[in-house]
Amino acid sequence: MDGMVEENGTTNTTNVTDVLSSPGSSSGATPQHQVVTSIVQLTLPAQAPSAQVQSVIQPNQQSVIQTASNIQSVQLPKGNVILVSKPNSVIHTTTHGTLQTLQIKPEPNSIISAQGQSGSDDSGSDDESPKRKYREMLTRRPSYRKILNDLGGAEIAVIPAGALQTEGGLHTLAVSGTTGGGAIVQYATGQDGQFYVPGPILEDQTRKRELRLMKNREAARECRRKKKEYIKCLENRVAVLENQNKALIEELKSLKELYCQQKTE
DNA sequence: CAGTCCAGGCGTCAACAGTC
DNA sequence: GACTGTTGACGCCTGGACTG
Repeated sequence: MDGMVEENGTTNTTNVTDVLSSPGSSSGATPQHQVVTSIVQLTLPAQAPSAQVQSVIQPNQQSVIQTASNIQSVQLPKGNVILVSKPNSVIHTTTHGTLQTLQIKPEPNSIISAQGQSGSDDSGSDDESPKRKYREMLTRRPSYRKILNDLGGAEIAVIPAGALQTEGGLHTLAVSGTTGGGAIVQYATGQDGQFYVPGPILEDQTRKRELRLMKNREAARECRRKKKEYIKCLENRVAVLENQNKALIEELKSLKELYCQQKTE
């Protein structure tokens, strides 16, 4: 998860709840054809009355996030994440199209839990497609996310000491135990407790994602080209072997005839 | 001619393997 | 353990063939 979060100042004893979206939500869509939405909730830590906010994130598209109490909406750049705002605000984050729910609580022994969430996604029903199920059964072991979903959610991990570091006003939280990958969450807090994601970081993440997509696009093209080449190669080989087989059958046939002929003489 | 079907191609995601 | 490349799977689009 390459998300970012906001928080209002409390640091080292922060609890985070990380909820993942269903995997089907983003699979296979080209940005211009399908909109994938994510819902993110954040409970702010501290004494401040915890506030929850929901936002809708559309990967690869400009997204708008609004606080629960309606007030602000923030335009998000393509690709990543997030948001900010007042005590009643919130957050965001998405990993390559999947969504995350982050929850921060002020208890001492930090706990991160993760669980699947699919209700927010209008394309999530794809997961129920018999075709997809059949294929997964045939060719793939279940993903860790699916396993988590099947278990009803939750994976608990303790944030190790030092996972949250602050430098120059920028907080970096290493979050693990979610999809097997983990994530680095970076955010900053302004005066009056508002959170924000520094522009350069956002730009950097967006740039990295686009670079990765571009490389993968080209890799996919090359992969298909090689696959076609390989298949053509196999087809040629089949043709050659069929000819050889035919020739050998003919040879055998004529030898048999010759043998019978000599035998009768 | 409009509607349907099908094959082929593309972009993306996710899993996995290899490398450093 | 993080990164990167490869590739299976999926959904979508497009163009051509077929049909009523």
